Amino acid sequence: MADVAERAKVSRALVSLVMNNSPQVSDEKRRAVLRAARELGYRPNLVARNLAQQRTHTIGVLVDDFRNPFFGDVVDGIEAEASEHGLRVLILNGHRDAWRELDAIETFLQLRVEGMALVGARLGDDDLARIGTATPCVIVAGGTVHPGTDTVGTDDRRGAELAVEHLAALGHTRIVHMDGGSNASAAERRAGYESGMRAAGIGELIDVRTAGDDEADALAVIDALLAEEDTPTAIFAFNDLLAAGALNRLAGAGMAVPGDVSLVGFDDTFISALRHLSLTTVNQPKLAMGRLAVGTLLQRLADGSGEPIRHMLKPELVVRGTTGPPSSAPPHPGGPSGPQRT
Amino acid sequence: MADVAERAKVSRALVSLVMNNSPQVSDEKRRAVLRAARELGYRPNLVARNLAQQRTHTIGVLVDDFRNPFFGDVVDGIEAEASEHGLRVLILNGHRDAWRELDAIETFLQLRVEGMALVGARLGDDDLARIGTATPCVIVAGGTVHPGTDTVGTDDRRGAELAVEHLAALGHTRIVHMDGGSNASAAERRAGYESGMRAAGIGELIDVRTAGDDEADALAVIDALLAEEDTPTAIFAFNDLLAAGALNRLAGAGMAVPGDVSLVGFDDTFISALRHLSLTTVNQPKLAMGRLAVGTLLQRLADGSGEPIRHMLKPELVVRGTTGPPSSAPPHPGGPSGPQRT
DNA sequence: ACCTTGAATTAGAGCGCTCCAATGGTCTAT
DNA sequence: ATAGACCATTGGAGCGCTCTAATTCAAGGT
Repeated sequence: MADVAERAKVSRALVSLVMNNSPQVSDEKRRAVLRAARELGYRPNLVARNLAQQRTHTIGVLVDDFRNPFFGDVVDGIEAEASEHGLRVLILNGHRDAWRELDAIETFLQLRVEGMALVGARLGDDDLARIGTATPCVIVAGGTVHPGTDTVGTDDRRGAELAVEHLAALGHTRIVHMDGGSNASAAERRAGYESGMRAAGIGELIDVRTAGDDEADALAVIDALLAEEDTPTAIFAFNDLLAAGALNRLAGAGMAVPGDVSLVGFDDTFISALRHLSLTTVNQPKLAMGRLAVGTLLQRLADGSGEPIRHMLKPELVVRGTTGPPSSAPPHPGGPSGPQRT
Repeated sequence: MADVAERAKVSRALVSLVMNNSPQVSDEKRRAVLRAARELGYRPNLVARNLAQQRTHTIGVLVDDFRNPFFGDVVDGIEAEASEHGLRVLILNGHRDAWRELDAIETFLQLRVEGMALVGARLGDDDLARIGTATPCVIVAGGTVHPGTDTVGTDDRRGAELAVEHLAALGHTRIVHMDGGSNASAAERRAGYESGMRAAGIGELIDVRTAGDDEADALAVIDALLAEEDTPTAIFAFNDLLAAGALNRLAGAGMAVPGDVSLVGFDDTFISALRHLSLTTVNQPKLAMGRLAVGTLLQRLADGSGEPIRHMLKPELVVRGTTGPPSSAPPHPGGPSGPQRT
């Protein structure tokens, strides 16, 4: 920078002004500086600028799992909104592991990001509270509401209820839930499953199996389920990936879907739309969640304190080809016989 | 940091030594410093450290498209290798657009990353050459070999040949290639398709349709193909996503796969393994490519100059359920009649 | 001629850390 | 004792930028 200043015969400060295209600079000097910069191949050092400015214009995004397309969509939304507000986005991978997530967050903090979006993070409330005091922080798709923290999410409980309602309306009663294990949203969706079952008058048939959130997590659960004598007629999986894994295994075992078993996923990732899967699922407004996350961060940055901000978006059932009436009981033409919702 | 030093009754320099856990520090002082740091909630400022050290210990990873699971796997490999070598990984999204990629690279450069891995980047050789002089840079899955630049990739041409050989061996002759458009690997795979066709003695049937690399890109091409009178009996798609899109559309049009049309993808992403897709495809060693990318960067960092490093990995055909003999011509039991390879 | 105003420019003090060279100790060998 | 070696510790310059306050200069007002 000093070199540029010298070559353009101005002060270092003026170079700085030009580089930040301040309106206070005369056209003549501006051109001189820009030319000198070009000739010298000068490129401003963001590290130094960040230090001097005490600002990084950067937000950190912690993604629970790169391989899950759900997160890709959310991140797209985050990036779009962030870039519209002149913020850089730093992405780190949590690898579905609380310990590694904590590590990533520590990195963000040391890097002095101005805010963090934790997408699907699986952290305890105590950790979150501690982090929140250091830097604005929004939990995205984080399941339960965390005390004192801003959150953006889908109404997971309602989403799960939608899934169960749909299955019950088709005439299913023996509906198993493959649950999300340690995933952040697992508890809410499980609760929704349970309340949905009870609302449908089949609360005594509640049956939750611990699975996970990846394709592979489904395999053992399906195997176990098929080995039992009272095989369920419907499965509500924690997410699309898990449902896809279930589909894999069911097909491998010669079970027809939805002929023998109906299957519902969650997230409405592009996977579920592949016609050969054609997975009935519950949509989350992924892009909107991403944008809203940045919006929330911005608001918190501007405001400072104030009540926790909570955005709870509406899930939507997307009926595709993996759900149908159970084989043993033909569909009720006039709709379900029992009560459908609370 | 000054506060910590004061509280621990040592100099700022000593705090620095402790924070970098230098062995030169007595246990007594070390403990004192650590305690003071804890009590004050001190967290080293990486921005300042990076500036002072003139090093960032960071490599930039430019990903062409977050939604394509292929890249997720490569990034996993990069992260694994990088963290083993104490490097931080910064990820930016190219959004399948050369202009945005250039922008991301500029950001990396200003952030003073120590190296860059461009995964699937669609940049011209001139751009690459210019960037390469600024910072070590490796092209991953970048298709053709770029002069003077380190590259890690799969032998795309051979991969495409494998696909064509497989189809030809099944008895197909009317094999269409849905090409990758502006994607970096498109040209090589197209070339492999063409040489494969010629080697199979059906060079005159070469038929390339411009498509792209995303699911949606397949739709129009399939529609056009189905509208023609001489519908192909086999399609070799640029990648799995495209193949999945094609599968969607074919099924929608009532075409059986592989009954009416055989379909081959590329990349062997997890999508292709979903049993309901069960896509025949060409595997790229994605994780290995990621690790090798970092290895290459490290080597370049250590060495400085020297010949361009090129890693060309072997593709592998993965036969699944979307390929079979053409309906019009039963399979040749003894294998293909014509020549199969050069 | 003098003061005011305002715009364009600059000097220089940081930002929070690292690292070199220098300091003061202690320990060993003579 | 004394020099030398060796260790833990420290002062302070410097990393490349920003930003405040100060300075310069020209134009306009009285």
